[in-house]
Amino acid sequence: MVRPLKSRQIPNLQEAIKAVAWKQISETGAASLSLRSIARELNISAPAIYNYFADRDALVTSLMVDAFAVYGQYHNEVASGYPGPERLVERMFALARAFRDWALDFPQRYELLFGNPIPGYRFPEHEFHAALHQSNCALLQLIGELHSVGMLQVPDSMLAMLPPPDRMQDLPAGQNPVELLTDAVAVLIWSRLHGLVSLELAGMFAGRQGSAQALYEVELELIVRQFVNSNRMGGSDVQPSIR
Amino acid sequence: MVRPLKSRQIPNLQEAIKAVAWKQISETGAASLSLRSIARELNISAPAIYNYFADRDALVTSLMVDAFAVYGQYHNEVASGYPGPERLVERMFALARAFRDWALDFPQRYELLFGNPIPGYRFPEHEFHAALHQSNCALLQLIGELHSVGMLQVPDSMLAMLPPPDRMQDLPAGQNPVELLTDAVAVLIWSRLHGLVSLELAGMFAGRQGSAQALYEVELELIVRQFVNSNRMGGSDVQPSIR
DNA sequence: TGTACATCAGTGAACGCGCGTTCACTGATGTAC
DNA sequence: TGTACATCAGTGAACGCGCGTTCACTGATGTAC
Repeated sequence: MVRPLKSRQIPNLQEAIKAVAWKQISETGAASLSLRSIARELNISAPAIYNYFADRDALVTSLMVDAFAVYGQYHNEVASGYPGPERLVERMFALARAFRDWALDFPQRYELLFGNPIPGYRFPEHEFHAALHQSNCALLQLIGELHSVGMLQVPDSMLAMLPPPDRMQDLPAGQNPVELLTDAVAVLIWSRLHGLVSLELAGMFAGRQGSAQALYEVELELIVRQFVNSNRMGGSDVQPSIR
Repeated sequence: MVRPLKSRQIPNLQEAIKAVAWKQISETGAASLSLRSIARELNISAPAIYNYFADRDALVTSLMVDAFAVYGQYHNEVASGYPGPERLVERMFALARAFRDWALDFPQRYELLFGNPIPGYRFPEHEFHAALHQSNCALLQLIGELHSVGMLQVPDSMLAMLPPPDRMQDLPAGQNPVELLTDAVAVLIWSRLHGLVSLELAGMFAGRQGSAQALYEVELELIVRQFVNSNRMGGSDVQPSIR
């Protein structure tokens, strides 16, 4: 059911605006995104954009919501290549490598989602939770599965994050202790991946060529060693293959 | 030996410019730093700044060089509170907590040094190595000392980062295998701290109140467990005190 | 000691730029009678 | 079928803003004779 176009309406202008916005973000970074430069590239006037987005921030928000969705879907697709409980460690490696690959392929997008590159812009609060969950969904799922097959090794020190037994009802609504712990493990792993990747993107490993990837592989191996108890699965002992 | 002031010269204007620049960075972020707003706040004209800095980028570079020095010195001072080989684990905890404290106290400075908040600006290549080394000096020193007392546990997988024995001469000039490995451990630890801190600064833990600090403490404990072999020191078993 | 000159940190005006946003408009298309 | 009107996506001009940077200048101070 396609609605007929109005008078001089340009077909799919809303999508064209977003496409050009992404192009410019990729080329020169999210900081230099501007309505006027988008309009220039589209050969339309800048005010025309206001027919589709309330203001610049609304455009940015729309881009970010899309990006979170694409990002999450990409991770889900990667994860779906390693189904079942006997390939969980493989899936972990694949997800983590996909994480770095995506960041290196789309550094400006990565910055847009997880950095704060646009001065004066803030992603709206009420979109935030959903977006964040979407972006971490595959990893959360994986950790959850590891736990349910008994392969998740929760560090002792993490138990201190739980309320004392007599105050267990203080947990946020709808959360149980297991979720809180699997969540925490997922976030910790995420922060390790993000730490290496964001330093790499910031150019902090410039000079030592090649060491970024090698370090990343080391970290992956350490993560698995620290959080995964592979005995339960009959010692499948998946080797971390360095690509 | 103080040089006499020239005609209408304002005393210490160079330092005053930097001080106001830092004030504005703290208040509104490095992205909104501008020569004109600095001049406004100092009640001077904008071109006066050009007597002290060649252009805006030169000012930013000068600020960053100072900040790296202050940052490094702060870490060295923290480290110096835990001298000697019998307090290395304590020192590790203190340094790591100081790392997070500094970032939370001066988020905009942290972003300036380790993020990339100023569109179109790049820290000059030839300053970079020295600055980076300064900022990681205390941690590198600590890891080196851990190694020399036999407490450093280098993960097996990290040995793959070394050239094969018959090509050991391929190492960068002035580096030996031990340095390469202690360096790698230091960078890995740094990236873990940075990962948690930068996600926290980006607001990714908003909502789950208090969990940022708790997670950080968990991570510290895991880092020590993974890289420090405390047997050698007679099992001093320093407890990670949550402050 | 007095005069002519040099120095140079800070000034004020200006250049040219790009930005987000507003506003009255126009003109092709659709609709009602 | 023809005419009058409504719709509304896109236009062009304008507003007001802040920015980095340049340039000729000014005027208090220091210096040489």
